[in-house]
Amino acid sequence: MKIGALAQQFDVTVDTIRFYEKQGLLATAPRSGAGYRQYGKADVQRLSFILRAKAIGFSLQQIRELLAIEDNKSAWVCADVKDKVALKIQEIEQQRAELQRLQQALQQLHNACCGGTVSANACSILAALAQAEPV
Amino acid sequence: MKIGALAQQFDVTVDTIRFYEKQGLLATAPRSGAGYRQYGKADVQRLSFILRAKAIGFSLQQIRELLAIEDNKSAWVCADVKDKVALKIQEIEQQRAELQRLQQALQQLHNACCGGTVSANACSILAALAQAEPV
DNA sequence: TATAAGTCTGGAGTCAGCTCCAGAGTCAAG
DNA sequence: CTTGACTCTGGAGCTGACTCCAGACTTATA
Repeated sequence: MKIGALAQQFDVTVDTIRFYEKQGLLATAPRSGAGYRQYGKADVQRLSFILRAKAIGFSLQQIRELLAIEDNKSAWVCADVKDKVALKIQEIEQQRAELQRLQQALQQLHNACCGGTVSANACSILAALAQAEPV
Repeated sequence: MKIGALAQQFDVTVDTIRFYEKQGLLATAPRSGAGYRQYGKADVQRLSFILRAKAIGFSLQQIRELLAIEDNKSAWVCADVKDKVALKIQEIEQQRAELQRLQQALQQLHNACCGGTVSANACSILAALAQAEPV
């Protein structure tokens, strides 16, 4: 299987695959006589792993760590993996809390504004932003 | 008021202020005899505007647009400003929804994993990630 | 007066995660 | 046999929002 076929199977570009190889996420693929990368079942599975992990929010660095476990499963225990997931959940919870904070602040501004066709000279939103005290 | 004082007042670096000037968010400051930037009340207010907007999630590009309104208020109406805020709220709601999706997926993995001190060989999380079908 | 702290410039570097490029070689279809 | 699609490499470029640098100058402090 050549790089293009693998890319197509997962709907990524060949550049992405080569990039993952450079990053050490995918193994250095063996080459055909002409120097083309050749992929097999294991590579399909590994790319799948990477993309699934990415799809649920893991960064490439975090995926690298998960792969390190995957590559040497017997040296790790379930709790190790579960902890990584828990940590990620925490990370995302924090991001959600931050976004909620932003949204609430925006909603306040939004509620306070008349939103009419009156000149923005007296717009409460602009007034709130222009307060000269440090945030 | 020199750049350092302004920076200190808002707890940003002088580099950030110069960066905002380069980006056209802050006006080109008038210079002292020695070539030092000199800031006044209006600059304090403008930097405040920028940082407040940033603190509630606006990007520099979006802030540029808000400042364009602020700089020519009478050419705009309240609805224009309110719309920009509404759009930003939408944007953030989308991000929140995406994060929720991620968190749910992670939580499922987390719940399914025994989390014990048993070897990761049979870890359900790793198994789920390694499924070889395209995501 | 000497030293430290602040300011100036233009431009390069940082992070993540790709994306694109030229120029050369390889392979499949008609 | 030719055309077009595919692959290779190393390296540059992209986004956003800074951050850092050298080397020169200015100002404040002791």
